[in-house]
Amino acid sequence: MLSKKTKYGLKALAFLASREDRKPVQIAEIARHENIPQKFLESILLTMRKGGLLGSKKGKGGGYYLFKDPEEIQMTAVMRVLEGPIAMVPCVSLNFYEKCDDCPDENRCAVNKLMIAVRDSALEVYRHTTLADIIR
Amino acid sequence: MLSKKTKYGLKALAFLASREDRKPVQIAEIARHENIPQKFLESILLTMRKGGLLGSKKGKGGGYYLFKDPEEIQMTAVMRVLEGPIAMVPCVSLNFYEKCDDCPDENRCAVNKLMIAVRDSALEVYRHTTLADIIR
DNA sequence: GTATACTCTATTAAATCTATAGGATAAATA
DNA sequence: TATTTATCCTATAGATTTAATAGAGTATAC
Repeated sequence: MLSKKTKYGLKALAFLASREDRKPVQIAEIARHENIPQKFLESILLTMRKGGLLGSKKGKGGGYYLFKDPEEIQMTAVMRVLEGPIAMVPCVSLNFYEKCDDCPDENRCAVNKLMIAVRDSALEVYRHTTLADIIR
Repeated sequence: MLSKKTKYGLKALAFLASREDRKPVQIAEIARHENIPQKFLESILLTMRKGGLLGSKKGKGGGYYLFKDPEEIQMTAVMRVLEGPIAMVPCVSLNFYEKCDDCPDENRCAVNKLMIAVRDSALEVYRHTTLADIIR
């Protein structure tokens, strides 16, 4: 299940991308427009900034803005920053690999086999979808 | 993230499928062989039986057995029984549809668009993968 | 009729997710 | 330089979900 964090984060990105200019937008405005609890959104935007998806500016006239053009923001990056690993089990994760402690041999593991296929199909979608694609 | 319930359930199915005959196998044997807490596995097997994936037999010589041949058991069915909806958000679920309360218009929702694509790619994998495919 | 093995309900412990509070910091500007 | 504005950061509370266990009930084989 997609977390609310990711859902809200995607909506915030889409909102920023849909705006004409790239001037900073305040948290309050995004929250209001997208029906997101402001304080929660605050922490989400922060992780996206730290994850390299957004830039920010403090003080009057400040806010958050897209670092790159929507066409250049892949869903792979967005999902990794917001939701974490794309793989459904750590033992098939490309960026967050971890061995299962209950499984003696990955190569003979049925779960492993299936989850590699699922991971690859999800990656295929995320890699070919940019922020620009989902706002139209 | 894949729940342990689903992971254990898949392993149990794979174990049953890998056996020569289709005689009932006891919970204790599956639990031992696959490193699964027995009581937990008990409840998982029960839901799989209720979900039409397994048959069971009580009393001496009893246990669980596959209802159909591994080639005929689609991952779509398995995942729905164990993990629930394949969609990551209820508003794009085929079998468990629910409207989002924070979203005024699905057709213009960026999350909706992306998650439909992800759902379809996962379905593509699950539909073309059977229990027989993942045990080899 | 007794041992066997699944069935069912209830409960607990741990982990994760969602949300909020409040003060710290940086920038603009008057 | 004082004030206002808006992000930054840490901590924490509450709710929900997941993982696991306990124990009594029920059907079957022999």
